[in-house]
This record gives sequence, C-alpha cells and structure tokens, in this order.
Amino acid sequence: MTIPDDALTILRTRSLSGVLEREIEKAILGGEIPPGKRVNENHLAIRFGTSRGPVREALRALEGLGLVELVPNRGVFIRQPAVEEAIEIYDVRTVLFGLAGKLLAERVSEAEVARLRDYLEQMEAAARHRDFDRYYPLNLAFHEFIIDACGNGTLAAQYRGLVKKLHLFRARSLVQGGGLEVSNSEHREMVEAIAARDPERAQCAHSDHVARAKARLLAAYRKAEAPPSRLTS
Amino acid sequence: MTIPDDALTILRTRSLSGVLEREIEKAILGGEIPPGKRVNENHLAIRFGTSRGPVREALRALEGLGLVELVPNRGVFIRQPAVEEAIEIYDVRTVLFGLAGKLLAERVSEAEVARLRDYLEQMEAAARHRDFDRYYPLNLAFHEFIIDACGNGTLAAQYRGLVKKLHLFRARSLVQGGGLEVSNSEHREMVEAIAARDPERAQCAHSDHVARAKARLLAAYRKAEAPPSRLTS
DNA sequence: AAATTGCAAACTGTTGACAGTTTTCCATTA
DNA sequence: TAATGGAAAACTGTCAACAGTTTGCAATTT
Repeated sequence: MTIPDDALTILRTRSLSGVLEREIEKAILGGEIPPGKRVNENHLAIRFGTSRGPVREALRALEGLGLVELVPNRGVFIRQPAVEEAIEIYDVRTVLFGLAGKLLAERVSEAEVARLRDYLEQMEAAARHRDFDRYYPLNLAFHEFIIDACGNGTLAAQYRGLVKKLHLFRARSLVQGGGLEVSNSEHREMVEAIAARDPERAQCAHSDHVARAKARLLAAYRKAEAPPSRLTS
Repeated sequence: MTIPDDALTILRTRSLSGVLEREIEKAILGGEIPPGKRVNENHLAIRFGTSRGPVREALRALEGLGLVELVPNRGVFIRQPAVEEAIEIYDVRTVLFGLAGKLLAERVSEAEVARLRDYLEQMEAAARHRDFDRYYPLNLAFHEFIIDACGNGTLAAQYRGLVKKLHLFRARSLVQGGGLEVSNSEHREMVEAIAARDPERAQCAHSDHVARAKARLLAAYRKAEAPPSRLTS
C-alpha cells in the first residue's frame, strides 16, 4: 500500500458515499431496517439529504460486505442468513479466531498481557454479579482487542465482516442469555495460553472458544425451533 | 437467503454495473491495468459504452473486494499489496484451506475421491514431463474443486477473494517455477487424508500445503530482493 | 365472491450536465 | 538553467431528469 491505513480511513469517511455506507450499515445492524425488507433508495437519499447516486454506491459497497442483496429491477434487500449460513460463518470464524490467538501468542507484549488480564478480571466480576449489561460490552471489547492485537489486518477485516453478517441472523439473540461463567472459563484459558507464549495452545483455546459458542447457539436454536411441533423431528 | 444462489448470479450478471464489475476485475487481474495506477472512470465508461454512474458503482464493489483503493477527489487506484500483506493473506489462507480439507473429509463422496485421485494422476504426469503449461491449470482446478466440494460457501467466497488479492502481488510470479514434485507429494497426502475420511489429518495436510507455499514464496522473494544490494540488509 | 385484466403510481437503471478539486503545462523570474 | 507561480485542462463528486420495469389497485368478468 502506498497510503497509510488510518489516513485512508479518515479520507474515506469524508467522502459522501463513504459516510452513507457507514450510516446505512448502522441502520441495518441496528435493526432499523429489518432483514428481508427492501431498501428504498429514494427514502434514504431524502433522509440523508443527498441524491440517489451516492446512496446506490453505498449500497453496492454494502453488497460486497454481504449485508444486502441486489435484485435487478427490484432493488436491494437486507440479507437474512439461514441457519446453514450461520453455521458456515461460525466454522470460518473458528479457524480465524484460532489463528488470531496463535499470532498473538507469538508476538504479545507484557502490556498487552496485562490488558487481557484486566479484561478478564472485569468480566469475571460482571459475571459474578450477573450484570449482563456490563458483561456484554466488555466481552465485545475483549474479542476486538485480540483481533486487533494479533497484527494481521486481513484477518481482522474478514473476522469483522463475518461478525456483521451474524448480526443479521435472527436467532443470534438466543445465545446471549446463557453461559456467562462457562464462557469466562474459556476466556481464562485463552489468556493463559497467550501469556505463556504458547502459539499452539492459544490457537486451540481460541478456536475451541468459538466452536463452543457455535454449539451453544445451535443448541439454543434447536430448542427454540423443535418443541412447537415435536412430530416433525 | 430467499433466492437461490445460481439464479441470483445470473440476474446479477445481467445488470449493467454487475457486468462492468466483472469486466473491470478481469482487466485488473489480467494485468491490463497495472497495480498502483489510477483508473480513469471516463475511459472505462467510453470503453464499455456506458455512462460513469455504473462504472462508479462497479468500482465501489471492487473496493469491497480489496482490488482497488478509493482516494477522495483523486480517484481509484489498483491496489499493490506489500510483502507484509501477502504474508497476512497466506496465513489466513492457511487456516481457511485447512478448514476446507477438514470439512471435505467429513462429507466426501466416493465419486469426489475418484475425481481427486484423477486430478492427482494428471498432475503427476504433467510434473514428470515438466509440462508446466498443463500442470498450472490442473493445479488451479484441483484447489478450486476442494474449495467448492467442502460445502462451505462462506469459506469459498473468502478464499477466492484472498486469491484474487494475491494476484496483485508483484512477486507472485516468482514462485510459479519451482517445486512441481514437492508440491505434488503434498497433494498426495491431502487426497489420502480425505480418502481416509480423517478430518484432522486432512486439515493438517491442507494447511501445511499452503504454509509451505508461503515459505516457498518468501524464500523466492528474499532471494530476489536481497542480492542486488547486500550492504543494505 | 373470487379471479383476472388493465391502468396508474412507485421505483429502479441510466444518462448527461454542472460544481469543485486536482493535475499538468507553460510562462515568468531568480 | 532551475525554480516558481498561475492559468487551463482533466477529472472526480454530485445532482436532477428520463426511460423502462415492477408493483399495487381498481374495475371487470366469470
């Protein structure tokens, strides 16, 4: 690359269609426009006070991220991942997060280890008090930190894209309630492996963590799907 | 997804900006527009007989694929990955291809095993005759087949995106010459592991294959970079 | 009453034009 | 001759309008 990443990000944000891309993405991920629904170019253009050109450009960019689907002459629709796709995403996330753990274990600094331990402590405190509102953002930041600190920007970009897509999966919310302590014991093993600078162990700990999250999601999903009609199963 | 993938692909290709996206991508990956160079929207519009609108949409889509870079008020530039990024990509490819091998080993059919063995045989024949022109497309098809047959479309999409990005790495050509037999013994182990329906072994064989390809590329790169000025190293 | 056909409104796809910025080139000056 | 400054050309960013398609509605028919 000729241009540094951060400078580029700033510049991209300044461009109109760049801003639109982020705003529309926010509207989609925030659930303002529900999955499956058609997006109206005109409404968006009016809402943001621009013409339809930049809106269309932004939507084409979001298509590349897999958040919307373009159907010729009918418009763009918010994507609605089926369970099968959610499983696919979790499988890919599993190996990506495993790689992040491995790479981080190879290069982690003392300061970063301290930071990880701090996250862990705060999460454990929140879990003990069953304070989910505090736990959730901490959990998010903890994972983000690992993805960023591993030093592989390509991995980070891909991982973030997958997480965004998962936000469109309707059953995602199912898993949020359960397993605060379970999840945290996995976090502890991850941090220990990183602190020990053991890449292989870290890779296992990290990929296992996501694999178990997948299992928890699927269990919750099947539980929510099956009971209404037991005869069909 | 509400709409089947293949139908959507056909429809997308019919839309003008969809066609443009593919054509421009072809021009970029074919080396017609060299990395680092600016793309002229007007020239492209004239060349394809359209206005600039669809061209801009296509370019925004290509930005999402990581093939071009948008710089406000200056235009889009063909990306030029540095060695560091190539390494990042190889590391991600390593785990993705490993996952493909694992998934394939879990679900492979007899017909698919036969097809893999066929590829292997043809590649070995080509390698014995040092017929690189025959070996290269076979090698490509072999890898494509594995990626497709593993049954994870998300993985396939991500993997293909990474391979496209690698095409923009100038030193990519360095590695093409060497290691036909070496590479093929790795292929044999991959196929054997899949045929044995051993997911773990297949995962190792597949990720090792890419990891070794990375090592070969880096070795060739350092060899090509270092000698001209030994004092600077 | 249900289904069907035709019309009108809404929306997408594309275009050409205009405003603002960047780049290039040439004339001027040290 | 090299450097500098400025004007013109080129190009990007954005917009408004038009053509073609889809969708929704109402009248008509069975």
